[in-house]
Amino acid sequence: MITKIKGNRKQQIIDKATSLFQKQGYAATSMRDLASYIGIEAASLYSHIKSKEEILQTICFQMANDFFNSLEKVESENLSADIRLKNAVASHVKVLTKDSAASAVFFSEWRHLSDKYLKEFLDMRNSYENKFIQILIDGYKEGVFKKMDAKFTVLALLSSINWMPSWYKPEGQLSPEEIAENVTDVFINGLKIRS
Amino acid sequence: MITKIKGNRKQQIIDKATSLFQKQGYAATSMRDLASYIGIEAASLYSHIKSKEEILQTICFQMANDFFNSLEKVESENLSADIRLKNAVASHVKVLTKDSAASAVFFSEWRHLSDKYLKEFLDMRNSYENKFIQILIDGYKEGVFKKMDAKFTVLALLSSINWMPSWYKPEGQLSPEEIAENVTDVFINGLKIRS
DNA sequence: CCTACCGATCGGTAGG
DNA sequence: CCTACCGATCGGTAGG
Repeated sequence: MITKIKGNRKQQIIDKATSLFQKQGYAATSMRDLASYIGIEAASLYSHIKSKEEILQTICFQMANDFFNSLEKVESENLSADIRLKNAVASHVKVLTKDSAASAVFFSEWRHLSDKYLKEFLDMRNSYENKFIQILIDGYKEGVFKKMDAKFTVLALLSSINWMPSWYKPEGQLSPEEIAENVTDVFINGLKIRS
Repeated sequence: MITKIKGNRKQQIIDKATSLFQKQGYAATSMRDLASYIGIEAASLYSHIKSKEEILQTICFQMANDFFNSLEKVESENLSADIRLKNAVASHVKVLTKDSAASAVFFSEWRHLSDKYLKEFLDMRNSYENKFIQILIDGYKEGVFKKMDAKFTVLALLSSINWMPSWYKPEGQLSPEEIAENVTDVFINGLKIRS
């Protein structure tokens, strides 16, 4: 039996790079670092990838697409705003926890993308945030959410979730579903006991 | 009149470094970069600082101390938990917005500290988070907050605030006080209309 | 604060 | 996938 190792090498490079970029940051990770972890020479990496930045691009846009697609599915269901917010948070957390190392890189290393990709990336992020903002505005119109600064609230909401990759461990006590539930509960209901 | 430029040079180096570390990251900022922005040669920097890392240490521990002292003042006032939470958030936002570039460096570049300082830094951060956790636990005991995962909630709360330096501009519409009020309101009262 | 310079390391290429 | 190597750049020091 011939094992398909060849096609996996590129993915192996990307996976190891993801882990190193998360731990040390993109700029502080050298191609020699990466190569030695994989067990080949640095020069050999370039048979599989074009450049160091290409690896970062792959990680960032893969994650961006996952987030986007996941959110679009939620939107297509056309439910009431509070349920949609709940589902959107759940979908966000699910994508995030599926590969928390890639998520961490996605959230903190994107600024090392070169101009063209940086612009594309920021456009996608902006558009993603706007979808959340729309849910909050809809909720206000539907009379289920208070009047608020929707953009501010969305940034606070996403930030509180996005920090997770820095402490989330799959073997921890909280499942992705519980995390989503906790976050949604705090943001929708607040901490105060309702009287 | 003789202007005291000599004593200001070190601060000027730290300020410029703060700005560059925020924009490009610590690892991607070279001492030559920094020197040329200041208008001297790279070698001349070392008349004022011992090493590149010393600059990072100065920024990180300066901010850590500011956060710490500010929170201790809030705690010494011995108020009820919900008011203390409100004040703690306000104090945190105030420190954060006073120098948002330094805050951004503090939050995302600390991992480049060498072992000894890294440990010290993480100990301080842990102890800071624990003070917030204690406020939530007190709030539960006092019957003003719901039963919740206090650690999780604090991490979500601090994360949502700490992301701010990436978008906060002093000339923006929201004052530090309004930001603190918005954050506290969401976390304490939630988005849902109380019925 | 500068000139001159150090050894180490960087991302990447040529050619096999 | 390797050897051999490129030019560029890194943090930092010596000596003035």
